[in-house]
Amino acid sequence: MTTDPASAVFAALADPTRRAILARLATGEATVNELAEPFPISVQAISKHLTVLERAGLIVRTREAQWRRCRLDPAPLRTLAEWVEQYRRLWDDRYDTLDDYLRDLKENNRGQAP
Amino acid sequence: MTTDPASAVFAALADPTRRAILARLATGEATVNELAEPFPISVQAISKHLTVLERAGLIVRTREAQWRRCRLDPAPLRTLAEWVEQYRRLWDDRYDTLDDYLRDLKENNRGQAP
DNA sequence: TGTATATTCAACCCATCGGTTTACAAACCA
DNA sequence: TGGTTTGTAAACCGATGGGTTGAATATACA
Repeated sequence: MTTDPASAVFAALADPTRRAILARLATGEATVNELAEPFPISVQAISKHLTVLERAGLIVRTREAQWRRCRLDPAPLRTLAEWVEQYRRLWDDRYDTLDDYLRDLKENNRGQAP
Repeated sequence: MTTDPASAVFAALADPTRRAILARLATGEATVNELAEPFPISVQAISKHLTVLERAGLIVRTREAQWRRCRLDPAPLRTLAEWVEQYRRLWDDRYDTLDDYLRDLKENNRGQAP
């Protein structure tokens, strides 16, 4: 249950419904019902998704009368971006020499067959 | 089973063992036993993890005598970085207002399917 | 007061996940 | 040939995940 933060963030993002919720929240805050409206699943299921996102730190829920207003917290996305940056050189500076490039081209057989 | 590519990548990264395997592969290719050595779980479990990574497109396994050599394929990480970039404005200070953000998003037309 | 609205809690169902153990396949080695 | 090494396949198990329905809670409103 005490999963590390990185795993929690990745797991939260591994569901298309939750990613859609985040995309919606990127355009501004919303209540649970507003978030649930476009989806063909129950409001309870959306509420569960929001709990997952909240535990991953990706959203913040604030109480306001009988509504819970949700807003995106981009901090975990920033650290995620930094994590991915670790691997940047593997696709950026991947080819140190022309030989590397040619060898890779040959191995992967990317050239069009004549 | 027919999960979308983004979900497969995020789900693959949601496990610390698999992220450790990727980190190891970032330093160079390795066989299954070499990858399994540091972990306190069975080689079979590692083999399963590799299957998950392979299905997500994060690694490539090539046959070589009785060994399976694994190497990292950074392509999904690049698209993941692009996905995260969508949200950069939310933590960047270069956007003064939400309007700025939305206008930029629209102009660059980065909207990916969730 | 009572009722409608918004949201969560709780119990349940079934599929998937991460791990195990056992068995199997393929390639090398003697 | 037989044995060893390397890796996967298969069957199983307990835990988790995403969904449901039904009940509970909290706030606004008449």
